[in-house]
Amino acid sequence: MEKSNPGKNNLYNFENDPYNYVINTFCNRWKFCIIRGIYFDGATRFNRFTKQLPISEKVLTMTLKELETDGLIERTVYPEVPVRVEYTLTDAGRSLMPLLDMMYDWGWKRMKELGLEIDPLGEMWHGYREKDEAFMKNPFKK
Amino acid sequence: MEKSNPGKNNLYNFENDPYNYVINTFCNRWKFCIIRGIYFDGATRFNRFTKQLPISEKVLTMTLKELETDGLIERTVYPEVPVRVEYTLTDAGRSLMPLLDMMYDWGWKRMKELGLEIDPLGEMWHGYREKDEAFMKNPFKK
DNA sequence: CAGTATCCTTAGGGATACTG
DNA sequence: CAGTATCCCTAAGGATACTG
Repeated sequence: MEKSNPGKNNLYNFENDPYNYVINTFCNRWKFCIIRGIYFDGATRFNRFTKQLPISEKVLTMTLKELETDGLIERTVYPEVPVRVEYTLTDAGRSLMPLLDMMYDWGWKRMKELGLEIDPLGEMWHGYREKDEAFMKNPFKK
Repeated sequence: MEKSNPGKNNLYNFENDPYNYVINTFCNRWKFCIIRGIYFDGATRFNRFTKQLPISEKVLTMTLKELETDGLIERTVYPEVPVRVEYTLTDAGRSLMPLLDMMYDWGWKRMKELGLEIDPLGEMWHGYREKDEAFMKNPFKK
């Protein structure tokens, strides 16, 4: 999404509105899922994201960097061979979870109202379906 | 934001995830502010949006149409001269307010932590600052 | 007043090949 | 494994002029 570039043409200044901050730092195609994924894993590695989400490596790299810059996740390098890199949530990142859960709930109920199909893995994560631990630990094919 | 076009390359299907639904229908540069605006006004007219927000007429029209299509707002035409058109929230639209408030709160606290300047009108709307009704009714110059 | 119509820019995202 | 590098496309958003 384009960064805000509002002219200051009125008394209300959109650029300093928390809604604008939330949208810029947090509302994007992948961040919700990335943060939820780390939350449920505890720590997540690069390749797990690429398998879990239909996201390209370039976009994943960019998104993780943005989340790190904004202080929502932390990147830790373990100098093993081959190298291991883990992403974890910061306190600020964890503080998003109630909000994320509420968003999920709103979306879930709205999709139900509209008769839309809902993915079962998300339902397990959010308590709308009985958990299948094995499936949740490896929710992808390759 | 681009609509989702994920390949179904794993067991988790991003397209059917409520997060994806929420992002597609709701997370965009203007929708938060538009919905909040209508909520606090009760009913809002086209020109009030254009004065309140640094949004172009084209984008406003598009955004309002999307919100209407997704069942979050309602458009009512009063055949006066000149014509009056009012936008109000549907029940589904109103059901977003707790979520919006929570987003605002998260953003507000985070901006405070980071020492960022916060717009006072939003603070009045969300109870972080004493309300100035006159200002809230006409929060723009022209 | 409440929009259309036109033209334009740019950021977000994607595919794929390659690398320390 | 965990990314870079390169090239590409689209859609979101913007500016401005015009209209029933």
